[in-house]
Parts: sequence; C-alpha cells; structure tokens
Amino acid sequence: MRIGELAAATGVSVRALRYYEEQNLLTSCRSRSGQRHYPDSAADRVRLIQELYAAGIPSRKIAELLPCIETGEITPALLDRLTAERDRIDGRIHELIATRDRLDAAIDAAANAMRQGVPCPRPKA
Amino acid sequence: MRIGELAAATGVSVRALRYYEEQNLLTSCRSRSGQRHYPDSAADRVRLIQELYAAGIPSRKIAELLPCIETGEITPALLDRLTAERDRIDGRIHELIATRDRLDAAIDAAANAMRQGVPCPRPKA
DNA sequence: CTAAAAGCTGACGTTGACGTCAGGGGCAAA
DNA sequence: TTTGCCCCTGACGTCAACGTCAGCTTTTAG
Repeated sequence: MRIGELAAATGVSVRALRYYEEQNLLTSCRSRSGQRHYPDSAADRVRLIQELYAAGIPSRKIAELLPCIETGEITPALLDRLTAERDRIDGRIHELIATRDRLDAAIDAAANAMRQGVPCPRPKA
Repeated sequence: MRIGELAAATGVSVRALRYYEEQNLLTSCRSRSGQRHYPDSAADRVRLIQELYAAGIPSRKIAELLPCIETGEITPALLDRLTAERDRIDGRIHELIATRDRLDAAIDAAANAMRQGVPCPRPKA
C-alpha cells in the first residue's frame, strides 16, 4: 500500500502521514526509488494515532505508548504513564460532562424563555 | 477589583485577562488613568470562559454564546448554535470514553502480562 | 518623597499538527 | 515516448491562546 492509498483508506492527509513517520509514530519500508510502502495493518495504526491525538495526547507521549497499546509491550514505568494518561482523559471527560450539563441548563432556560413569549427579537421596521 | 486581583482570584494570568478583553469576552471599566476595574462577578465569568475554552470552544464562539449562557439572552439562531456546540461536546465525550476504555484494556492486558512473569525487562549486566 | 510594585500598550516569540509551495524523480497508459 | 499522476524532500506558512520583553505611567508602601 502506498501513501496515497493509506491516506484514502484512513481519511488523513498524505502530509499528516509523513509527519507521523517523522514523529516515529509510523514506519514504512521504502522501495529502491524511495517510495513508502505500508502493510494493511497500517490503517488501524493510523486510526489509533488519530484517536490518541483527539484525546489531546501529544506526539511524544503517543510514541511512548503506542507499542504498549498495540503489542502489549510493557514495563512498570510504561504502565505508570499509561495509567496517568488514562486518568487525565478520565478527568477531561468529567470536565466536559460538567460543561455539557451547563449548556443543557442554558438551553432549557432559553427554550422556556422562548415559550413564554420572547420568540424572536423584533425585526427592525 | 483590579486586573492583578482578578488574576489571583481566578488563577489565570494577567495577560490572559487582557486577551479575553481583546476578544470581547470580558469588559472592564477604566479609571481616568486607564486602569481596568472589574466587578466581583467577573471572577465567575472568567471561570466560565476557562471552562468553555477547556471544552475546545474558540474565542469567537465563546463571544457569541457567553451572553446567552450568562444572562439567558436568546434568539432562535443562538439557540441553534448553543445546541450544536452541546452536541459537539457530547460527541467528544463519547470519543474520549472510547479512548479511555481502550487504554483500560491495554492496562488490564499489561497488568496480566506482568503477573504472568514479565515483570520487568532484565537489567543489562 | 522616593522606590518598589502594579498597570498600560504595542509587538514579537512559542508550540503542535499539520497546509502549502517549490523543485525534482518515477512509472503505467496511450 | 510522452503525458499525467503519484511520489520525494526541504522549507516556510498557519492558527490560537497566550508568554515575554520593552518602555513608559500610575499607584502604593515606607
């Protein structure tokens, strides 16, 4: 699989895939002309990388944690970092839930206000 | 309340408070010499701003949504944006939960592996 | 009164995950 | 063989939420 195909398969840009390689998140074997080739499993790896990025984990930590998550490679220190990251995400989940609830409250209040006869600011003239 | 006091009260930097004003998230009345003064309620507003930033909402949208959230000011269009933002956050919550679960699985697997006798990579020499 | 502490306005620096452009190969179809 | 698409490596651009520094005025503590 070449880089364009992997990009199409995962929905991430070619540039991003090269960036992942630069950050040691993804490896490729090169043909003699220098073109990157990937195994089919690369698509899952890329999706995992995206998931971790989306969780707010920076490249450096993803690089640390990836082998552990994918292949189960582990040391006590790594387990600590993995757990720390898990807890950080858990914290953010709770923050986001609090914020969502706050928005829900605002939405409810707004809906009530609109039912009570403040349907729309009066159009000018 | 002056800017330094508000910063101390909320834990955000003076620079950040000036930035919020620049982004129309926060207003202040100025003394004749130009110094900013805030009412006590500003602390809550700042904390709300931080909460929304933490939820990944950019300045522009915060500026749109803040009056609605704080004072209940509303229009149908605003209600739509508020709801859209709520749904976005809800989506991110579910993504994060999935990621957390994935890390939990990796942690469990790692813990099992370590119990099974791969406690630590052998120290060299 | 004086010196430190706090405020003010620019304005440039930072960080991360890419976007984008320049300039140059390589390879299958027609 | 040419055409056209895909690939390559730099290297600079971007965006957001501030950090930081310069240079100057204001307020406050002693």
